[in-house]
Amino acid sequence: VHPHGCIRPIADADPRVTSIDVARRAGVSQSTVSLVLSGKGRGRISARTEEAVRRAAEELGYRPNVAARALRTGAARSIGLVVPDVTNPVFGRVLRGAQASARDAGYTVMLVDVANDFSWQVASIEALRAAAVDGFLSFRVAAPEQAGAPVVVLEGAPAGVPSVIVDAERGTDLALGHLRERGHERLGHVASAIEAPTFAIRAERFRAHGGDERLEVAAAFTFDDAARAALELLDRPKPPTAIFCDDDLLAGGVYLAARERGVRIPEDLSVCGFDDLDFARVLSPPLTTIAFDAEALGATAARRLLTAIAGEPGPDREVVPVELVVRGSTAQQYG
Amino acid sequence: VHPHGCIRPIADADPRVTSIDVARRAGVSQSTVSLVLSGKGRGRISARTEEAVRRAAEELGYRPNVAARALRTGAARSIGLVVPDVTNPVFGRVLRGAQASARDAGYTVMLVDVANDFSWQVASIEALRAAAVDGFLSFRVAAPEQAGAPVVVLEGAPAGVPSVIVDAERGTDLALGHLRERGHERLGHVASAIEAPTFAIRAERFRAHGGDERLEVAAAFTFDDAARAALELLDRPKPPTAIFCDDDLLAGGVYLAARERGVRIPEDLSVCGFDDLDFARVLSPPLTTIAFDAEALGATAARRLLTAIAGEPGPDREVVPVELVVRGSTAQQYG
DNA sequence: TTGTAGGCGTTATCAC
DNA sequence: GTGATAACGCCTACAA
Repeated sequence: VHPHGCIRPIADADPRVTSIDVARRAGVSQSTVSLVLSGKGRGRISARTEEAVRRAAEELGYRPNVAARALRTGAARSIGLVVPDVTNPVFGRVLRGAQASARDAGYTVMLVDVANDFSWQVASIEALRAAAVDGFLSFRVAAPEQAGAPVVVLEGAPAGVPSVIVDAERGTDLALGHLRERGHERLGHVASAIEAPTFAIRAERFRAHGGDERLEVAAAFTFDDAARAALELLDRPKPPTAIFCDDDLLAGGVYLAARERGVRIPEDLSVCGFDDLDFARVLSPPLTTIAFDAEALGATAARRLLTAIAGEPGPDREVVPVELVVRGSTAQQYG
Repeated sequence: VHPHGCIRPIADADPRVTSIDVARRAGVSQSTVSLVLSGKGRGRISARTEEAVRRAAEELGYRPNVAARALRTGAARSIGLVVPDVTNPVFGRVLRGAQASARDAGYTVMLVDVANDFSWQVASIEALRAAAVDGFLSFRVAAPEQAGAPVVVLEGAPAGVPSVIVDAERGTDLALGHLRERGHERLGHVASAIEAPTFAIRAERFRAHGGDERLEVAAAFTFDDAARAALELLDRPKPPTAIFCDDDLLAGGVYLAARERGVRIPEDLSVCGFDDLDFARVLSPPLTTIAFDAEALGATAARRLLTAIAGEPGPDREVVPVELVVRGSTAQQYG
């Protein structure tokens, strides 16, 4: 840090100072520089030499060349993250968490967005593989054999691959329990059209709570498609009095549909979402939803991946807890 | 592509096939392999040899080692993108656009999220520099000298650095013109607390349209802080009849504040946002806002950066057009 | 038309 | 304690 408090500018540093330059300046050999800076000289290098090397490196603004290091060590110190949709704030938070874990360990994150087109997913992993990442964080799909590198799967739990999931089972139970407590018996479900274990669990729990399969509709992760699906539900001869949605985005679609049909939330229809996206609080009425710590999901997964890259053992499966956040979109149902 | 239509699995490919392996199998020298696969053998390599090399590479599942290539060529074929906040859908879209451009050119994108803490920005660029990216896409701040690599600035226009901006001037003019047309004279402005050229322009236009400086308040990019700022405005002795917000997120805060004070939108207060985030349509009433193509912003910037990396000339400054989207949050003001 | 050789900047194994 | 030296895998003169 610069005396003035800002990051020390290294503008004057030659863009390509090598360890040889440092060695020359410190009056030692290049291998000594490597030894000192990698910390592997502990106890073998004299304090005076070490000091000289460090100062020379500092003065020259030396930065090790990652390509050379990667070539030599076979590790790029970067991990790949494949997200279904960067546009969804949840994944932004996941990325942020993963990034924090990775940075702490000196790793960088390469992000690939699949734009909800899962046929790209395998190709994307290929792209990252080509970029020589040391491991992958991947949503739902494992594609592990072809990765040829450690993988941690998020929101899915294929056998033999470590995974981190949010507790969708408990989340769904909380949501539906809440709805039933408030007297709702005709439950609807706007489900994700994307097939994934986490959504399968929600559908399963929905039925376990007495949800009628005929009141389940699937929608893509857009407001418009969710609205279309919700309209189907609202236009039934006996529409549901409460709707559980696999995501707040889908719940937003239900709001759109309700507005279109003049159905009042929560007086005529209760709505419960999942994920607690920021905008849920701004909806009118504010959306009741299931919250979890998306950054923790990313951070946990990244940490797990780093242990796998290090060849250390770790848990097969970690679970991020959920919480019910009751807001204004769920009301008591009478009669 | 596999006969069955899916991506050909390369599971059985040895994770580290080198060009030497390919050469051995094809019965040629390693340099011939390099020549063929880089396409620089055009016309110099016989068709038979070329065919043999390509088949051998295919059969072995050969993938060039990027670290070695980067070391040799001095270019990593990757660009760095520093975004203020991955959690904001706008930046997700920008990233998506940038990614698409980069991928088309065979580049990968390294993303760093600064979590709206701009003191990190320089450090982040450092991190990317360490990761040996060939160039940077950076929001607002240039930090160009220390980059030591080409930079394209988004949403800012420092001298001497190519930049891509959205047409904030026209956007603000459209928004305020619309408000004035509807009879509003007491205009409020919930401005971004983050200092940036794009926001300076909006403030300048606000005043040019007769906006009163005393009806300007600044807020961080969160619903809560925007709500706090909006309350300040609503609690004035003579509150504004219409509020222009530097972002839809801030507009969301105005909705919260209005709800808290029992102020009806648009009857008592008109609100206009900026950015056309997805959730703007779901608000009640749907938010009038300024829209632009965020993916185009990212794609344009990435393309410009790639030309800069290639050492080719390009425009100093490109502008992404904006559009007014009138929805239900702005109404006629009588009297 | 193809092969040989040198080196990109590191790390790591040895000698000294 | 420190310094030669040999890879890592690829690209590219230049030689054949």
